[in-house]
Amino acid sequence: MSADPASVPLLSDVLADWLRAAFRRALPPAADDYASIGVVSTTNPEFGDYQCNAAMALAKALKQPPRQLAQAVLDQAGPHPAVERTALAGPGFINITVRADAIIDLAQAQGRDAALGVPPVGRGQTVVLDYSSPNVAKPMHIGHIRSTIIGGALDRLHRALGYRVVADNHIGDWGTQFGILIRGYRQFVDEAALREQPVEELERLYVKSYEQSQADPAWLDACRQELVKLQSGDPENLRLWEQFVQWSMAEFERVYRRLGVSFDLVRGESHYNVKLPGVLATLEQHGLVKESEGAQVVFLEEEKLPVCIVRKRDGGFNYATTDLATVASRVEEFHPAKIVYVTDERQQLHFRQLFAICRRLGITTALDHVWFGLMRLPEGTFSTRQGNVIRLERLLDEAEQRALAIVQAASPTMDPATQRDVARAVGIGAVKYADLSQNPQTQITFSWDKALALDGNSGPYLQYAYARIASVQDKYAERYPGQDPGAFPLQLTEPIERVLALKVTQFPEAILRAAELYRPSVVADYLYDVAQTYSSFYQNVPFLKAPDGVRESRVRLCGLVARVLRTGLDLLGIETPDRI
RNA sequence: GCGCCUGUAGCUCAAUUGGAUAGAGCAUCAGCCUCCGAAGCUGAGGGUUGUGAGUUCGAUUCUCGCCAGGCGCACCA
Repeated sequence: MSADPASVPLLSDVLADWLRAAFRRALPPAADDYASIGVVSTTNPEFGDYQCNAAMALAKALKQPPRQLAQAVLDQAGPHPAVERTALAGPGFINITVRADAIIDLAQAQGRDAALGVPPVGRGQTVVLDYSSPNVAKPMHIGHIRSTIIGGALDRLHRALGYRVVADNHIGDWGTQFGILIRGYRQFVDEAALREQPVEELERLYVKSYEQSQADPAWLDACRQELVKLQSGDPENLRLWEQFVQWSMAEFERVYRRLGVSFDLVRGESHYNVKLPGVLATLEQHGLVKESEGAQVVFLEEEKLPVCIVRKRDGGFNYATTDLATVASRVEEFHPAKIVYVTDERQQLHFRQLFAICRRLGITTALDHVWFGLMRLPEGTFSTRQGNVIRLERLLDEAEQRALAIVQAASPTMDPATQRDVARAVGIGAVKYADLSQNPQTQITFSWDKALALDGNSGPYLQYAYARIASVQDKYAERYPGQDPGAFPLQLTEPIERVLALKVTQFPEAILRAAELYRPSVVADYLYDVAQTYSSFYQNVPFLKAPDGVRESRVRLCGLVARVLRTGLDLLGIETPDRI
């Protein structure tokens, strides 16, 4: 077993290096040294396996005919051990067909590598990943799932690439809502309901108190009083607050366990309270703070951004200040290469302001905001006050229930405990995949049927493909006891085997690209493509019944596909049971 | 009013960041289980990529205008 993943090169890198060298020989020196020259998979199999489009782009800059330029590059390229043939096509495409034994060598090397060829590009670097971050005293509803699921996937992807990830759940446990909540608690609490479902009761209290505060100025004032008491350390209000946080955390933990998400840190906003005056002082030292309409603000005219309030007129701090304190604290404690926030689209402006201020403070850590579109219902956005929220736990229950019905129908002989276990993995997998398989930056209109899809491009489709392979491997072991297909060479006799093996070797590229773009959907798309190709292979090419040697090669290829599916789905946080 | 985002098959989404004939799933229709798992496979129909211009060898992708929708824009987070 090779322990060094660097021993498995990426085919696209190898080919790009080869052509880049040829470009350098064929063309005058360029400022960027042709660093951007790369190859991509062809759009159509008739063009070969990879294509390079750089000649046409460069032709424009160099004022040469693109075909002539591409030809010059090909003349300079010479033969390459991995390349079967090249072709010049169209206005200047360079098409590359890879040698089958190069694919075989790569796939076999990948199979020997524990990381399946995924390079540890993040080794030695730390990433702080801020995701999920729900608010205390509100049940998690389906609007919260995206940050949690997408963030969780980005977390795993970065770890797979060798980054040290600090997953930080920045709980919303502080702020003006607690005045409203405490006042509501004192007046309206239903102790029985609180014992039964504490978070739902807290939400009810908040909504009721909020409504009253809108109608009744005296009530609003009373809420403010409670907040002031809390912030000044009143023991009774602090005790209540701590209790609210505890109840909420218990509910969050329950959901996280079901979703298979865990954090390295759970630090609420309250954690940074003591640092807020220091943040303001630092801003003042940098001459960034001005007074405006009674508040302390930072003007961001150079960045063409609206003014950012860092201290309210009443002397209280707000979220911008808290987030600044959080950045400073994370930089100091973890020395991260980057800090990444996963939130919904509504916070874009806030983070642009935050990052601008950080830059003015001389913070050089890369700061990225990964935003995703809001989850909506067909009739509009969610609103606690409209009472149209769908609780996350209900979604997960429903998912498992629907999956169970199908498992029971499809596998009646499976024992009930296993059926439930499989239904859990399939149901949760379906929900996660429905979210992860699409570009985060589109808004999702929630529908039960879509979130819980069990066929077509869905989580269960991938799980099914995996389970079929597991079954094939079992059958093989039964019929050929003690024989290891991995000891036989891969051979790519059918065209679809070649396609499948090539796709398998592209697994690392999908992981790299997904992490770089912060888009788990790249992995989902890739895996679906692999599973589709596999299913076609499975249906149309016999393998247990194939001749000696060919059979072993095919079972071995099945094994590689299985590892790609299992590893890839694991990175998306989706389980792969052997039987579904 | 200003800013950010979105508009692709009846529906839900892709399209390797400017590449070749725009691809999948769902739905519809037609086939495939005495054969390795039919949650599957094979095939068919379905498109003026919101719209009008521009940039160039080449535009779903870039620029500008317009139309439609979403979100945000001073003391909530």
